[in-house]
Amino acid sequence: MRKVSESTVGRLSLYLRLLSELETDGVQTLSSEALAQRCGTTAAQVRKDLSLFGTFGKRGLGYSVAELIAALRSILGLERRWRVALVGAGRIGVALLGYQDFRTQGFDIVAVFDRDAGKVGQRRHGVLVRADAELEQGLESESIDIVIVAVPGESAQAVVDRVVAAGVRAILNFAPVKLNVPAGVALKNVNMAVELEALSYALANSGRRSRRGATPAGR
Amino acid sequence: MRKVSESTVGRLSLYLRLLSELETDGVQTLSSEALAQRCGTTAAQVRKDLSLFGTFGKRGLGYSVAELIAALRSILGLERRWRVALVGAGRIGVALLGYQDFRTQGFDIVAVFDRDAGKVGQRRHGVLVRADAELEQGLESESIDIVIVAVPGESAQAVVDRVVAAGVRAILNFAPVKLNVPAGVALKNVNMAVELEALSYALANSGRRSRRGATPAGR
DNA sequence: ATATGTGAACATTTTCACAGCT
DNA sequence: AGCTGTGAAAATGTTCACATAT
Repeated sequence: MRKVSESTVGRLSLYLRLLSELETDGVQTLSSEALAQRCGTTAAQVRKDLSLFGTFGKRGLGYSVAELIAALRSILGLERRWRVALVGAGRIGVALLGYQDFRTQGFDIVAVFDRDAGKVGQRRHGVLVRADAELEQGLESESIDIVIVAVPGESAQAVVDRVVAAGVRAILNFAPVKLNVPAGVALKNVNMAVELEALSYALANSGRRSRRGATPAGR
Repeated sequence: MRKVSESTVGRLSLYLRLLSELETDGVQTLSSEALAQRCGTTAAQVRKDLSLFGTFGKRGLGYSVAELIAALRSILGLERRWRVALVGAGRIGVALLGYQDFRTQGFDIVAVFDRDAGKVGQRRHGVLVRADAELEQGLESESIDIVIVAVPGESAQAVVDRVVAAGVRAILNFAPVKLNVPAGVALKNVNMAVELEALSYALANSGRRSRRGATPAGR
């Protein structure tokens, strides 16, 4: 199993979410075409994406919703739960903490760190805020798999360096800066400013537009 | 000027942010190589991206930081300010409201709408929360350019339909669902669950990995 | 009859490499 | 001498189209 692009992985997430909804609605079976339409892609794309990991459909019939969900969860590593730490208990950080959806998907925020002595020792959405100085020790003792960085841009690289040195291999960054991590560490960025600026670009350049349609339908 | 990919626009945002920092530090001039390194891309990529819009550098010398900033701001449509409305004053919505960074970049959240009667009439970070029923009227009277959707997944498509019908042509979606918009409307998604699942995938599949390095350095 | 899985065609994006300014 | 701007090449990602299975 090689050659899996980031866009494929992103789509798998989308497929999974869709399928979970359909399962709730009692749908049992589904074609690549039906799934594609609901995810804003093409049937061929769906089949290609899935074919990278095995063969999950039945010819002439389509995919079993339940089986495909199981397969996707396995591919995405969602059969286990992941232990997540949040660094930075500011506005965004706390909002994420309260975002119950993460928990539902298998991600438990079990530790929070902040530099502000006024917050340390308090609880946010039930989780104890620990001192920044306890970061390395806490990551270790809580067996953290993934760190969410929600500190101001200036502090982000320093936090990441410490987190990586402590052995964490997956980081989700909300700070609006480019972070450097060594090979072997997975880094994903959520940069709202970039998305807003893409909208600004689209608005400023509407009229004769660039690519095919005019709808950069995003993912 | 044709054929500008989403990834190019994303990188332009990054370049701009970097350049702004450098300008503050007093840097006057810079090569494509230097910019590339700080943005995690290549010099050729930087030059290609910029060349789609004109010629901004001086051969043998590099780019003037100030001039390139001006050019990028113009390209991205950031020479004006944009009027933004937030729909959904829940946790994420309010966190975004408080996120001063948007304002700095030229995006003013000037209206907030929520369905919860308990919130209507109150203020959040100084902005009055309006009733959901006033949505169309408010978008119009406040001359809203961009709408941020921060409502639960179930309500998101309905909100988008109303917003589009009201003439808004740019939407930033935080709800974890796939939204449909007609051609001519720009839609960007911020989906934290997708990013977390990409990390889960990376962790679950470390060892012999797919692509080149192991660092899907994200953007 | 229907819908998958996939090699081959196509399209897009990235990288290379170098001519041409300064 | 140094660094941009850009065609051409390489790599990557998407779509087509069809043989194959139920």
